Amino acid sequence: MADVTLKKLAAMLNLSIATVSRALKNHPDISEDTKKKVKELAGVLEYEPNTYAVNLRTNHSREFGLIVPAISNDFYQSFISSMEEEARLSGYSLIILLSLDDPLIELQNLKRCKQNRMAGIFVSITSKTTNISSFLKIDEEQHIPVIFFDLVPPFEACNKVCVDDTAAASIAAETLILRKKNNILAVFGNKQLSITQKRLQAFKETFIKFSSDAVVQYYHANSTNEAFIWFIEQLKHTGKADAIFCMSDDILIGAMKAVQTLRLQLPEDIGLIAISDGVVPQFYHPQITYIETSGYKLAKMAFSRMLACLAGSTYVRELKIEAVLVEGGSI
Amino acid sequence: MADVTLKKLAAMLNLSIATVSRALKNHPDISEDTKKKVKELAGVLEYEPNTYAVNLRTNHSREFGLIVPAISNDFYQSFISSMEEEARLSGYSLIILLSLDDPLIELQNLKRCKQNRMAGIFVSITSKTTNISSFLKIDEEQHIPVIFFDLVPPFEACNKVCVDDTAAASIAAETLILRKKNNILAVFGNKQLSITQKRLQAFKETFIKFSSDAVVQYYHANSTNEAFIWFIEQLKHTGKADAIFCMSDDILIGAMKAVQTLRLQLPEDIGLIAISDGVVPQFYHPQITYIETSGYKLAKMAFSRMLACLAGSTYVRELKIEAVLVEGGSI
DNA sequence: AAGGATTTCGCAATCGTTTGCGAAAATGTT
DNA sequence: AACATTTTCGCAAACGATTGCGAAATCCTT
Repeated sequence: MADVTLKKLAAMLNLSIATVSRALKNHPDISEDTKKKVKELAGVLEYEPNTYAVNLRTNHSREFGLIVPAISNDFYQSFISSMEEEARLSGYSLIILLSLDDPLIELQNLKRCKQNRMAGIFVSITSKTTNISSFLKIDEEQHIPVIFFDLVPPFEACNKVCVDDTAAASIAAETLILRKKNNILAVFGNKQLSITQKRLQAFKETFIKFSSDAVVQYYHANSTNEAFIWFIEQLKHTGKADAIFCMSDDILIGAMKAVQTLRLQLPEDIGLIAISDGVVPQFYHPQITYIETSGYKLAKMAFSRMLACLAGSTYVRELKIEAVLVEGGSI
Repeated sequence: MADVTLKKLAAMLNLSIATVSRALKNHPDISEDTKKKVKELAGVLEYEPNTYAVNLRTNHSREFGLIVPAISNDFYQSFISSMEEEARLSGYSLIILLSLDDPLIELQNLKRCKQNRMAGIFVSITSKTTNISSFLKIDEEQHIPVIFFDLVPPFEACNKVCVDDTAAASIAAETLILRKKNNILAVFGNKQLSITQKRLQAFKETFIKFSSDAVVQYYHANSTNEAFIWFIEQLKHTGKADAIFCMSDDILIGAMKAVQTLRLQLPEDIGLIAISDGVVPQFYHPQITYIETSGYKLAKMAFSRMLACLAGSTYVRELKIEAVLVEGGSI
């Protein structure tokens, strides 16, 4: 069956294109009688409006752009899955664009979003993105809402949705203090990221606040392997560490590999607590105790914020989802 | 800056829209002189063609649809990352659509691909998809190439790109036989999937072929947790199993959790070999020995097959990527 | 029955681009 | 100088849908 257009339907029904168009969208001007006829024929012929024509005419699409550094971790996966579902249910599509943690590609992707007149853009910036003016420009000049999530720029006034990094790190620190851990290996991610800075600061402050006399060794690892190597080094010689804190899944995986390599048992030989989306902690026995940063919830929140923006909300907001402790048996 | 259109450029240059359009795409009819002028102004004003107008006119887009059951495993992740890169470099976008392993959603997504006049469609079908006629119909009637990958329909004549399941399972079995394993726990995935059937068959046949007298216990698990529970049950009481085979990452994770729970050591207490994309095996110590099924390579192959189809190749082909053994220390 | 009010529909312009075809201008040929 | 060729460009019709506005057609008043 060749493409069915309004024109063809109109010709077959001896109606004008305008009438057919209106009938299909229940315009009050059209009588119930002709509405029924039109819809019937449209149904039989499986008429589907040409998206391009609609978009050209209305000058906007039903697509959201989603720019992320990668999809290789469970947080993004749950975020994307959840977001995709929300979008689908609202009649939108999700265009996922990977920046591969490269600001240049990120910019290319942004340009593509602009070219395609996306209805809105969700973006988790790369670790090297320093200038977000192009994002803000699109928001203001093209009136395409831009919502930053997870990895958000630190200072600028813009719509942000992220996990409560401060609370998450504080909870982790409090838990460690409550469990009377005195010698802690705390590993954080890329120093450039504001997410890292926030977590590190909150973690440190919590220890100061409770004037804990615990010894904490801090380290920054940019990959699973970096974390693994450092943990091996720390755990091999000195047996004094009694707890590990991992800021992310990547680091957690490295930590656990080191633990296995040295044949340590959790929680007897050493305790472990992490910040995670919750998938990786289930890979191990005992299950890892972690503070949840739900991509699922974040997606819901980001999406509803997007809808609000599309509905006309102009002021910017910085939303946070709460952090909760999920007890495993690792500490 | 409001939207720049051909019309505006034409007005500013005292040229016709047609000339401006042609100048921008180096049409031989246009003199070098005016070409230069046009391009210069277009550059300054940051003219960008309206995608919708172009697509409406030409009746096709520069987008590929990618329909997958989920993105929650490393295979899809590497596949998608790789595919996204290929697409970007060729000036295409990738629209990722999740079917959540639901044939109904899968159909909705397919419809959306059709509506959006996608240039082509990549699809990895759900475990419950029995009827692929709508896919074939789109391929034939709308002339949108459909390429099945990874989870492909078993019999139909269509373009398929998948890993060499038979070879992968055979290699696994051969390795087990060479290592003189005599009591093997072999866990496979969803019985409905042709990928499962192929791997199971090849696995069994290899054991028969080498007339190994090993005892193999087969099981089908539909999730990590199902695998975990079964492994616990098998390994707890009887200590006789000397090797484990896992058909996929999901199962591997369940197996390793069971191994950890029972505090078994690899490879001393028990050997383990899996089929995997290669990410999960690195999570553990010792690293898991696995037969690689590279999403990366698969994406490259699927993409070039797509380009061939777009270039006019009509006959269907069934492509395979080879399976290679990657030695870890788990067996 | 005649006028006004209401329902029901079509005309035509518009979105921004592409492209076949023909016309004007420039150039070449004798 | 007259004609044939080539270069350079514009006209206008698409692509398929949306929508303001006006015109028939139907209905309701008194």
